[in-house]
Amino acid sequence: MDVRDTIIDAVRSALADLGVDPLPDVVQLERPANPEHGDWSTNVAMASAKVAGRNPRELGTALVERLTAVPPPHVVGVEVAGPGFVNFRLAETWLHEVLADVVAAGTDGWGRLDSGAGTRVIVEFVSANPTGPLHAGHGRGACYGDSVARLYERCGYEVEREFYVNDSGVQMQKFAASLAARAAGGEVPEDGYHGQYIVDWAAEMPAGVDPLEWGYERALADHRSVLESMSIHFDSWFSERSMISSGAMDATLADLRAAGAVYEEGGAVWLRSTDHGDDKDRVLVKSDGQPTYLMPDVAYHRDKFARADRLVDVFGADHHGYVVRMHAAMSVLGHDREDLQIVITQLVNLQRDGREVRLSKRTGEMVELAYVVDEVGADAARFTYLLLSVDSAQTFDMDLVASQVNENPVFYVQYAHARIHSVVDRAAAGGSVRGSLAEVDLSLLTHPREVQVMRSLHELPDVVARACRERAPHQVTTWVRELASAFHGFYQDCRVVGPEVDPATTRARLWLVEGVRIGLAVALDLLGVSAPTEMWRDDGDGEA
RNA sequence: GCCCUCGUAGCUCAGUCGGAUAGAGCGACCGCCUCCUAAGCGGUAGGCCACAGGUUCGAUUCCUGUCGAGGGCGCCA
Repeated sequence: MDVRDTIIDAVRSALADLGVDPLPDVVQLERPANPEHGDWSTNVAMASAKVAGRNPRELGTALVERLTAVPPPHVVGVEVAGPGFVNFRLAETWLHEVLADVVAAGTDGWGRLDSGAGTRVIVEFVSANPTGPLHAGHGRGACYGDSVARLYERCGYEVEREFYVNDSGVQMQKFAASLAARAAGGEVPEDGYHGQYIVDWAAEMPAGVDPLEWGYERALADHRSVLESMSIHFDSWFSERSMISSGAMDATLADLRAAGAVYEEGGAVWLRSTDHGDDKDRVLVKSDGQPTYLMPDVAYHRDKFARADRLVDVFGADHHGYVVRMHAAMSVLGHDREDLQIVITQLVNLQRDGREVRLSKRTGEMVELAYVVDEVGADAARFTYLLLSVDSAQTFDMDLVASQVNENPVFYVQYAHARIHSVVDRAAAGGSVRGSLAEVDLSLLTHPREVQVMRSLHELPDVVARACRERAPHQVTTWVRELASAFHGFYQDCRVVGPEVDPATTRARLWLVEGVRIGLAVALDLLGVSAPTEMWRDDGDGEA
């Protein structure tokens, strides 16, 4: 049982003893920013003051008396402070227990949760049109979606990664026409695609093939290959065409009609989305009998709900208008709003050679994702894409990510992992092994640097839980940078192996190092970034 | 005009269901390798949390409004 739970239980029963009724639903226990405020702190005296009919300080004082009389395990001090906070100071023994838990759980178990309990979730992301290569902007959604999927898996969900292939629209026709025009040596139509890749692909295209089908395969091959190079693997590529042939759209329309959410006007079929917060109703089938883009998308989401309990859609900022109408449609079909999570990732502004590059397939200038990965490496690309909250626009500076290693946090974190392997190897070479956990004396770990490392390790399960709940993998990025920082500090001040280090201390520190290795490995895996066992700086002088 | 996101240190950004003295990296300045990888560590300087109200014991956080930045608003996809 985690210390936090034992403290919360103790607070609860103390409140009950003091006649507080009803007891608060939750007893908040948080880590104070200021070390003087102890290891843990609760605001329960302030929160329950009204119910208890006494002032917060007084209630806090009463709690302190109770808790001091019978302190929970590891607790060595309880004080009331400020407006009524109750602060707990713990002996370092609790962190030694945490470390033992970490290494016992290992990379497979530490920070693994079962909150998902087998709930099936489909994470849909990227879903770029098969009309050209993925560009740098797609990279963000790709890394984000995959990392969210990894978080869900870590939390016990049954996850499917899905790419929706928009393979039956007008855009495909334009793409094919552009390819055909180029292949025939002519100019691309005004409303076609003008990127350099059209020229390149047209040159590749064999004579006599259907440009639409050939271009389609060519684009998909590009998508697959660059995604694979970033360790992003989709479980399914869902074709829009397949829905047309399966009759899914007719069935969906029938369901919407049965729910009374559809009407006809001006020869078109409308969805009454205004009943669900939209500012205007939306056309599902045009007056010429053709479906709008919304129609297959609704049918697609209906199909996904037949296969999963919960959906996550990851879209770029330019699709945010889509959110309300899709929620409206799913609501008509009887799904809870909570079960469809639509995440909008803000734009990526790519910077190269000190200037901004617009990311638009139609205007022609674009930077392919494959180029970015080639230039900066898959690890640096992924880590950089996952550095920020997707709610913030991101400026991705290619030159910075590729060359200025000092400023690049991915190396800082990976270097910590490499250093660990170096230490362990060095220890083994000198005959030092950490031995069995049962025989090691972890209570030797009392240096402030060691304590900081253990505190950081303790946070991982909370970080995973929150990052998953909020679909915010950047919180993992933030945490792993902190763990790396704690480790580098420890490494600086606490020598692990050497003649001047007591063997028992070496053993304890080797276990601490193992704990850090586990933390780094788990977090980097959630981010899809590799954990190298060695890294050597390239000074450019040929010497390693 | 309406909708979405953002506004925190010189720059790039974190900031837990609302908590106590708001953090990190980079940049600037000053230090630390005879020693497990210096892609490292320590220190100094740097803040009206855009602005104005509201909610309350308490607001960077929640609500309203204003200003500013980016994106989106079609029987296009």
